[in-house]
Amino acid sequence: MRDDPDVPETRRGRPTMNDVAAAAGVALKTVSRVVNNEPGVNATTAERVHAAIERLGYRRNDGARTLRRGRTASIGLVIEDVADPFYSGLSRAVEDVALDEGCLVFTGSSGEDASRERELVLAFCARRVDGLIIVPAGTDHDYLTPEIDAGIAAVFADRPPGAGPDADTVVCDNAGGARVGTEHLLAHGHRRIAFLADSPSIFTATERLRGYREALASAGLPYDEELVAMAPPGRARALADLERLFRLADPPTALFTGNGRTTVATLRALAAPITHGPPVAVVGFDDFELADLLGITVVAQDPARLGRVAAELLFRRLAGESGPPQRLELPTRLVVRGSGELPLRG
Amino acid sequence: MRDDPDVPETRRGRPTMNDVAAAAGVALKTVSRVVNNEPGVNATTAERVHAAIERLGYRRNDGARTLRRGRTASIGLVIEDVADPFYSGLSRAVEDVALDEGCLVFTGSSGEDASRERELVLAFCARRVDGLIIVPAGTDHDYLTPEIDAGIAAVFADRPPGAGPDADTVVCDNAGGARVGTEHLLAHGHRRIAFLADSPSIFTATERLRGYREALASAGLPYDEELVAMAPPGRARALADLERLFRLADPPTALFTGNGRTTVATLRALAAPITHGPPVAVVGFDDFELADLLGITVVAQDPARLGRVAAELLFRRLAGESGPPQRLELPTRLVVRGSGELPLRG
DNA sequence: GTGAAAGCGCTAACAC
DNA sequence: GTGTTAGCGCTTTCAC
Repeated sequence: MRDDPDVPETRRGRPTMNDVAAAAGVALKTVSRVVNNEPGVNATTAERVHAAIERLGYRRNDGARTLRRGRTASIGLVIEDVADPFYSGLSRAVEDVALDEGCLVFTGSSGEDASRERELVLAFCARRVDGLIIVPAGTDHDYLTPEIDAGIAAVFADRPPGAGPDADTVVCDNAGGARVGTEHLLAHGHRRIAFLADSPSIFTATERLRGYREALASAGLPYDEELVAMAPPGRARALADLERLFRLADPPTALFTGNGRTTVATLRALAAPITHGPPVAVVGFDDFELADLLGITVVAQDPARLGRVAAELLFRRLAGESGPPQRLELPTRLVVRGSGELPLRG
Repeated sequence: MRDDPDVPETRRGRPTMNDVAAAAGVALKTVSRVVNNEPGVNATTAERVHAAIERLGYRRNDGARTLRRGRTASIGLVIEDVADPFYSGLSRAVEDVALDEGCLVFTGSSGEDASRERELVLAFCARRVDGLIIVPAGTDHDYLTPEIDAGIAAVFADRPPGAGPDADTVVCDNAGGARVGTEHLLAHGHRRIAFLADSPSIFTATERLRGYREALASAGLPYDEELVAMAPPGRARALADLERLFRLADPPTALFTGNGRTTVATLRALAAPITHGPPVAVVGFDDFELADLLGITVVAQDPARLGRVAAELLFRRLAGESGPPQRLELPTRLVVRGSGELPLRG
């Protein structure tokens, strides 16, 4: 009963350009010109508009602007987990590039769940993000085809897309890095090198396995499946793997761990009393905080660079760069810190 | 044949509800009902609409929807740096709560820069986010008052806001945690305990200093400014501080480090040859990855819980919960791992 | 220089 | 059940 739908003094919500126009005694379009710094407005008129803006606490509604203009000046970033230092480093780089481009970033963690990845990506598309940077969790990206056809740019980072559209991709030299890491252990005399990594369903894990196998093959060594353990990282799993490996008739004298999480889980497991035995050499793929203090030799990649390169590629596409999908591969770097140089005991 | 009414081939952009309506031979509103699962649509009509949606690759434009409905179903999160594990843990928790609420998250890193914080927050407000979670970098939040008055909910996390609006705030028990950590060192016989932390301009650093001082006072010990060093964390700075401290006439036998970054920087500095001397006990505020392997005793807080509590508070406000601004304080927990139990050498 | 009118794609409030 | 008519707050013509 006390509903007064059209009382400007008791406005619900925020002032609009119309309100500012009324307050300044000018037309809507003039306010628009002032707000967007368009030329061709009398200085004193502009001043009056600015005063009204200040007085009413007006702030442009970018949602409405976006609806009219077509571009939202926002991108979507889907990673596996922001809480993982690898992806949070990547995120920060993407954010920084985006901010430079005047673009905001929706971030979402898929948790390595393909349906959650899809849900997030489609939600971002419904918001009409201009572009997407995706660390794919799933292997089927057909769902993206209509979105890409509709003009949403997409760049895949860290892993290539599965079945579906062929889009720009930035990965690191997974196989090459793993080969270098394995060769480093071989060079220190090791012949029984275990390979511990994430599930084979994950692209990077499989690529790194390939590098490991290449190194063995180059050295004329056989590939022994007993020395390989691939599953999602975790303490319990690392313990079980090490127990099994160390009980082998011909146990490993060195470990190559296939990503940051696996390396950390393995180091924890190695510290457990149950796995105590002769020391083993360790080289891990991915650098991690405090690896230096712990003296862990790693094959490092640069997550920030990965994010930056992916974002730059995306914005080049948004700026109109055409051409076939690119596939970039970033280098890795062996960082020697001690754990990988433990020689084979004669 | 060039003009297939169902699939307009030269349309710029994406199909709209209007296109779907035309293709299905129904009115716009019917499409809207189907898309939004509103009741009261004949099953066969709905089927025809679904078919048209499928055929055209239609996806609702949430930007337009939002403009009409008033709520954007998105929130803005401004933290110091996503690449910092503390904030990335917080981010993930916020994301998870938001996703449960059907809400997307804009994330931005302020880099401890007040103007960037302001810029991000205002950009989020221009997108008309429903709410904000802010780890304040600046000390003046007056700029937020019009936004909050306009109905944007805001929750401050990790640190309270500076001058400006009085909003919900979730912090941890900084002073209490620091007191417990310092008392732990005192209990092991230490009387000369250095305090290394971030700049005094940062709320948490100052609060933790307060707890440190309380512990000293309770033990009847004097507060010695020579033992206190507060500045942004970094390796060079940690080295310089330690060198100075160890050269004091009465050097510290224990260190209390005031946050994760400082602890890590200090541990690195302690490992440098230049600081080699008698071992010191160390207790750090904030847990960090691999602190367990390094045997570092810490006063742990739970960044994920901080994020979750802040997000839950925000969504309760968005759901209409009224009442005065709340100020929540989360507990900390002493985690004993060895470095803090090094006894004072007699 | 300035302004009126027509949408952007959708939902809300009513017709029928 | 279904359709029609107004807008949401802005930008884009194009007229003055």
